[in-house]
This record gives sequence, C-alpha cells and structure tokens, in this order.
Amino acid sequence: SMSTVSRALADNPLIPEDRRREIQRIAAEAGYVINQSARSLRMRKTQTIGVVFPLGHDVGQLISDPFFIEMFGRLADEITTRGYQVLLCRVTDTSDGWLNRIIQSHRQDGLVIVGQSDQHEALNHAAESYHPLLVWGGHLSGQVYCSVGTDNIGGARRAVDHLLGLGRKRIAFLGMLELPEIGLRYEGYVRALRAAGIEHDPALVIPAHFSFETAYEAARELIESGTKFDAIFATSDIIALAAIQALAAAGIDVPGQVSVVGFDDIAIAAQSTPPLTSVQQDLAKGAKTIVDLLFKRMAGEDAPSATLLPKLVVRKSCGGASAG
Amino acid sequence: SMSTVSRALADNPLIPEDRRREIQRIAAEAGYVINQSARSLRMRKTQTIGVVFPLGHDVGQLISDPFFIEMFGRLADEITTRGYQVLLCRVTDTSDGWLNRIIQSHRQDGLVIVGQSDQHEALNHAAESYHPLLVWGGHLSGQVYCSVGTDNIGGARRAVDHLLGLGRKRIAFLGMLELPEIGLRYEGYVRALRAAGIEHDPALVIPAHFSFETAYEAARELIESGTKFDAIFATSDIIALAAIQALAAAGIDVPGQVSVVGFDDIAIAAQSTPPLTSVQQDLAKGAKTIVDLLFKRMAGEDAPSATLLPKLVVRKSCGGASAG
DNA sequence: CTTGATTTTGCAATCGATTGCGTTAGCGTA
DNA sequence: TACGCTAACGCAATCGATTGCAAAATCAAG
Repeated sequence: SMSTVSRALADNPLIPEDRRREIQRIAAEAGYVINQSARSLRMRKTQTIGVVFPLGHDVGQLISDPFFIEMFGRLADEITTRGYQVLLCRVTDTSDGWLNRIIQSHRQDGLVIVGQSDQHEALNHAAESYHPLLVWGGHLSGQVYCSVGTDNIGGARRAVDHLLGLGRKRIAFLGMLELPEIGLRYEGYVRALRAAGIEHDPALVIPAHFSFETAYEAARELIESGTKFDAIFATSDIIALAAIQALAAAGIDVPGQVSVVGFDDIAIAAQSTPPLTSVQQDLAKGAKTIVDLLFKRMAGEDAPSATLLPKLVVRKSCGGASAG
Repeated sequence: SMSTVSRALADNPLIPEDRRREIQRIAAEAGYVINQSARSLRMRKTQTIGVVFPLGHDVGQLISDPFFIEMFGRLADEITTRGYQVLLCRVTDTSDGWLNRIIQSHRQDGLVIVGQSDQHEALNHAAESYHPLLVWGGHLSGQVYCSVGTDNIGGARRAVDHLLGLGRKRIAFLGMLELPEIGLRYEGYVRALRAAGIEHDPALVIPAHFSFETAYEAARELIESGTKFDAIFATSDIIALAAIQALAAAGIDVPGQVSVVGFDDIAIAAQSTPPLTSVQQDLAKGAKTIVDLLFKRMAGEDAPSATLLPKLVVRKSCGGASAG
C-alpha cells in the first residue's frame, strides 16, 4: 500500500510504531530511496539552498578568488549542518531577469547571493516578492533585501588611519568603485583623509579588478605614471599582493618606501613576504549569520540585516613598530 | 494550449518558428520560468552533477583543506561551463548504502567522488550498476569504477629520489596509510628507498591526518620520540607546512638540518617560508579530464580511467643547489 | 468541391511521491 | 448480535512539466 509506505518512511504517527519500523527495514533492505524530484514537486520544497556568485563584473573566474572560495566553504558547512543540500549557481548571463529565472526555477528553497556585484537594483526588485534571500555585501541606503557584511566604511577607515599614523600622507586607493562594497571602502578612505586634514588626490584612486593579473597591471601603471605615493590601500588581499609584486619588480621596497594594507585577511596574507597587514573579515561568523537569518526567513519570520565588525590585523607590509 | 507552449519553449521544430518566438517572448514578459522539479520528474534528468566529498576518515572539515577546495572550484567551472548545475554533497553518514542513497535520490545525473577515502569497496559495488560515476583518486587493482588521479607511486618516487639525491638517508613518511592514495605514495617511497639500497625503518612511518593541527601533533611526536631523521616526505602540503612549523618550534632548521617535501603544490606552497618543495598535481587538467569522462559516461559510452603525470616543483624547503 | 498529404494543435497519460478524506477493521460495551 | 468509537488503511487527486498519438486545420492538386 503506497500511502502507508510513504507515511511510514516519513515517521508519521498515523502508522503504528512497529509497522513503521518494519516498513523502514524492508525499504532499507530493498535499497529503496525516495525520489527527490518527485518529492520536491509534490512538497514544493527541495531541501536545497542555492549559493549564487554574480560575476557581472569579472566573468570566468569563480575559482580564482580565495575570498569567494572560503566564503563558499563556510556557507556550505553551515547549510549542510542544517540538513540541506548546497546548489552552486554561477551566473554568467546577467541579462534582465536573471535572478527571477533562478528563483522561479524552484530548484532551491532559499538563496544566498555572495557579493552584490553591480546588481543592487535586481536584488532590490527580487526581494520585494521573494523572501528567503540573503546577500553578503555592503549595506546600502534604500536597500530592501536583507544583507550581512562587514562594516566596510569602518574597516577602511581603520586601515587608512593606521597608515596615516605611520606618517604616510599620499595613500593610493586600488579598487573598483562601481562595486557597492568597494564604494563604501572608498567612503571610509575619504573620511579618514579628511579627518587628518589631507587633501584627497583623484590621481591616487586607481581602478583595479579582483584578479591578480589585472591588479598587477593597475599597480604597474600607477608606478609608471610617476604619481608620487608612499602607501597603498588595496581593497582586497589579492590586489595588495599583486601590488607588492609590482612594487618589488620596480625595485621599490615594501614597507621601506611604500606601506601596503589589504582587505579580507585571507589565509595567504599571513604567509606572504612581507606578511600582509589586512582588514580581517570574520567569514566564519558571517556565514553563520547569513544562514541563520536565511532559515529564519524561510520559516516566514522577518530578519534584519546585520553588520560585522572588522579587525585590522597588523603585519610587516606596512612597516612601523607594531609589526607581527 | 499547454503542450504547444511546452514545445515552443523547448524550441521544438514541430511548432512553426514565428509562433515559437512569439510564445517565448510572451513567456519572458510574464516572467514565466519552467519549474525544474516538475521537469526533472518527467524527464528523469536534473541537469545537475553531484560532487561528493566522502569524509569517512576526518569528519567536519570540508572547508579546511585547500586541496579539496581548489579541486571543487575547478570541477565547478568545468561543470557549469557545460550548462549543468553543481550540487555539493557532504557525506557525514557513511553507514551501509550511503552511496546508493545518493544515487537513488535522483538528485543528479552524474556523480564525481573526490577522494576514495576508505570507501573503495562501496565505490566498486556502486559502479557495477551505476555508470555516470567518476572518482578522483588512486588507481587500485581490481577497480571497477572509473578514476582519474595522479600517478601517486611515481610522484612519491620522484620526491624521495630528490631527497636521496641531496644526500638524505633517513627520510620520514607522514600520512595515513589506510587511504588508498596515501598507500600508493607509500609504495613509491618504499621503492625509492629500496632502489637506493637503504633499509626501510618502520619507526620513520608516522600516521598523520590531513588537518593542520593533527599533522602538527604527529610531527611533534616524531621529533620528541628521539628518532633520528634528516628529511620528511609529507603526503600533503598541509602536513608538510605543519611539520615545518613543528620543526621550527623545536629549533630545527629547514632545510639546514631537515629537508621537507610536500604533495599537491597548493597555492600557499610557493608562499610559505621557506617555500615548499612539492609534488604538483595538475588539478585544472584533472578536473577537465574527470568531467570529460563523466559526460562520456552519461552519454552511454564507456570511458577508461586516466592517470596524470605529477611534476616535482623544487623550492627551498629541501635545500640543495636547485632551489627556485 | 473532394481527396489526400501535410502541418498544427491539443487531449490525456506519465513521472513518483504526498495527503485529504472516506472506508474498513478492530475492539469494547450493552 | 448490534452499535459506537477509534485506529489503520487506501483511493484518488495533486504537484507542473513532457510527449505519444489522434484530431483538426491547412494546403495543394485533381
């Protein structure tokens, strides 16, 4: 009897306990497993969380960025611990309605978007009707969706303040202002300079993508442009490491002549030469917060955005007495 | 008319071209998206590949191992490029029939198992009836399933030969022999020693798990045991890095007193101090091969196992003239 | 206008579970 | 034996697509 079996396997108390056990035993012996496609269709839930990496800006390199990779791993751990599967969605086609296409495919019960990329509007629009959606990224004004992220302004502020404290005055900024998180870090950079009474030179703001190669190019151009600078605030560790290599190639000493600070504090940061000073994002806590809030939303409750406090980890790449 | 729409969206030539386009336009405007649960059920395929990490030996640490992480990223790239989704399966419950449970859930059209763990038998059994299955790992005798992996014996042989060439004679082996791949590396280690006419001392074979902490402990115990050794062949870079730190903590110079060679050549290997000599596995090629073969098998063709040739990347951690 | 061939269209079954609701079985009591 | 009540059970609808097959529409030719 089909319905009885279904109920028995679901541990439905309508079926007497001993009968349930027997059916479960027989099913196990026969190697029977519930077909999840059918189950998903009927139940309208998939026991799956989609993790999305919008790559609107830089296509073709999911794997190359250690930050994304680590974030993914942490998210995967949090999700699987709760008995859900993880579906990785790499979005290459960000044409109109890409997010809706993912949502309406009903492949997942909830979504985590890692990084806003340039899709703030799309996210806002989707969030109006789709609730089990969480975004890792900066908190922007007029934001409808629920996000978790580091205090980018504060983190940048702390990094630049540290450089200023070392006596650095011409601090270059490397990053893509178009991305919301980077825009916020820029905000922190500007505020720190202003607070120190230093005029902000647009020639020191260099667009740099997240990949090592393009960042290296950007740093090289800055060096060759002849613009004078005595420090670099890089908006990611990869950019910082690329800049250090570009400086080394040009015979410029780090931290002797130029101090460098990165962002993220990925694992390699501590291992590089010189070890990299960086603004640490607590990804373990971030991932846990994201998944906690997502499950709250999946349960129908509302959940507010959250901000994590960054920590400046000082190492040798920016010189000064406090190295370590 | 439901059937017409379904056919139109599938670009079925039964529907005249202009009608197809119109229907597609209307569907796009209405934001209609095919429900993948229903589609999967009817079509008996999910456009999804499952990537499985059996953690029978070391539970609770998917994210911590850079090797797994990189492999996953490469696999994900290859899979998404082919228009498939990636489902991450972390297996914690390796009780009888775990693989069958995954297969019969019909959540995916094909499976990639990363690392045999201690599940050789289970894999062999599953492969008899389930064909779209590929395994990253060593090639074992009597193996039914299709696997792709580095030539572990050859790689180990090359690493140990290099140490012997540097004049090292008492070479410790760090790794878990129970795992098939490590067993093969041990085989290479033994062969290299035998070829050099050196007697193999069981006291130099130390069980070491893949996590940094446990590997550090293992190395510390080796050092404190008083057993004399002048080199370490570690079966993963993480183990090698842990060993280097343990040696440093004990005041032993690398590569002055002890040479260290790792396995995998993960990204950090080049960045550590001293930079780590390691047996490089070409994961990009490995992942591509795996997915190529998997899709062949999904198409019903047969596909043979493949072996990749490892390359010894010499850096400073083992001393000698050839450092780079 | 009819016939036959061909192109379009749509009915209805199907995939494999879950579940509301009605039916049957079982048991105790009068 | 009859009745009432509860505990088990099972029929049949449902989820939302796809597709074989038959019906309908269209068209060409006689």
